[in-house]
Amino acid sequence: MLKNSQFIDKLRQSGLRPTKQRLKICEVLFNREKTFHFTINDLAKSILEKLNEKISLATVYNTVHAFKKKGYLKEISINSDKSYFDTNITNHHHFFDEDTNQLIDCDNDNIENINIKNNITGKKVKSVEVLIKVASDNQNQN
Amino acid sequence: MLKNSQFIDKLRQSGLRPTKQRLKICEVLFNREKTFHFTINDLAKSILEKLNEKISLATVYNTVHAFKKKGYLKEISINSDKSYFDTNITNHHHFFDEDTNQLIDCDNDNIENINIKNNITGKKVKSVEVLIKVASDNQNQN
DNA sequence: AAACTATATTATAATTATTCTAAACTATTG
DNA sequence: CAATAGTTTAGAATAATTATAATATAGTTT
Ligand SMILES: [Mn+2]
Ligand SMILES: [Mn+2]
Ligand SMILES: [Zn+2]
Ligand SMILES: [Zn+2]
Repeated sequence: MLKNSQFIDKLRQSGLRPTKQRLKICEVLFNREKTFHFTINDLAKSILEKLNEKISLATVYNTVHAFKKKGYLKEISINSDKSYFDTNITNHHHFFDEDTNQLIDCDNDNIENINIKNNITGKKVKSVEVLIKVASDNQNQN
Repeated sequence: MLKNSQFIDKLRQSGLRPTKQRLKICEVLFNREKTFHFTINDLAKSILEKLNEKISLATVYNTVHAFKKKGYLKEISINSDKSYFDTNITNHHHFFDEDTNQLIDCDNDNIENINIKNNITGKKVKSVEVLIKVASDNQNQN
C-alpha cells in the first residue's frame, strides 16, 4: 500500500508532473495486491468505481502511454480489438482465458527456459514471451 | 503453383462457393513459395498489384474471415492496431522484427518443446505460441 | 506571492480498423 | 432457364485510439 508521497516522488523522478489525475491513476493501478491486466476501458471504469472520480478518457490514454514509456506499464497484444496493459513489467508469459477474455500471468518457472537456437542474423532478441490460450473443454476454438 | 480448378475444389469441399473474388484471393494468398503474413490492407494492395483487380474491401474482410473459419488462415496478434493473418496454419512461433514490423516464422525445432507444468485448473490448453521480438542492437525498445 | 513558462487536462473532432446493411448480383440446383 | 440461397458491394455505422486547441495547473523566477 503505497502512499501518495511515494507516487509523487516516483513521478518526479521520471520527469512527470505529479498531477491530481496521475496520482489517482497511480492509486488505481499500483495499490493492489496482484498484477493488473487491463484495457483503457477497464481502467476508466475502475477509476470511476474506486475513486468516484471522473478523469477524461484522453487523460487516461495519455497517462497510460506516459507510464508505459517510463516503463511502469507494459502493453500486451492478445487481441486486435483493443490494447491490454500490464502492471507486471517483467518479462513473463501469459495464459489467456478465451472463455472470460482474461489475461493471467504465468509464473516464469512454470515453463522451462526457452532457448532459441538460431536467431535472425544481425538482430538482437528483445523479448521472448509465451502466450498460452486456454478454454474450457467444450469451447469452440474460434 | 496451384491451378484455379484446385482452388475451386477446395472451396467447394468446404462449402464455400468458388466465386471470382474468392479465387482471385486464393491466387494471391496461396500461390506463393513462402508463408504470407499480412494485414487486410497488405492483401488488398497485393490484389491490386498482382492481379490489377479491385475487390471491395468488405469482400476482402469477408473472405479472410471465411478462410480463417475454415482453417485456411490463422490470425496473429502482435500489435493491437491491426490484425495480422498467416497462411501457415500450423501451430508455430514467430519472430517479430521491430525495425521493419515484419513477422517471420520460427521453425518449431528452433525452440525446445514447451512444457507447461501447471495449467489453469478446469481449462484446456488450446495453443502455446512464442513471440520473439527482435531489433537491431541500437534500436530504442519503444 | 505574483508572474511566467512549460506541461497537462479536457471536450471534442478526426482518424483508422473493422463490421453492418441492404440492394444488386451470381452460383447452384432443379 | 427460373428459383433460391449465398455473395458482393458501396457506403454507413461503430469502436478504439489519436489529434487539436483552448483552458488549467505545476514548477520556476522574480
Ligand atoms: Mn497503441
Ligand atoms: Mn480495431
Ligand atoms: Zn502479465
Ligand atoms: Zn507464421
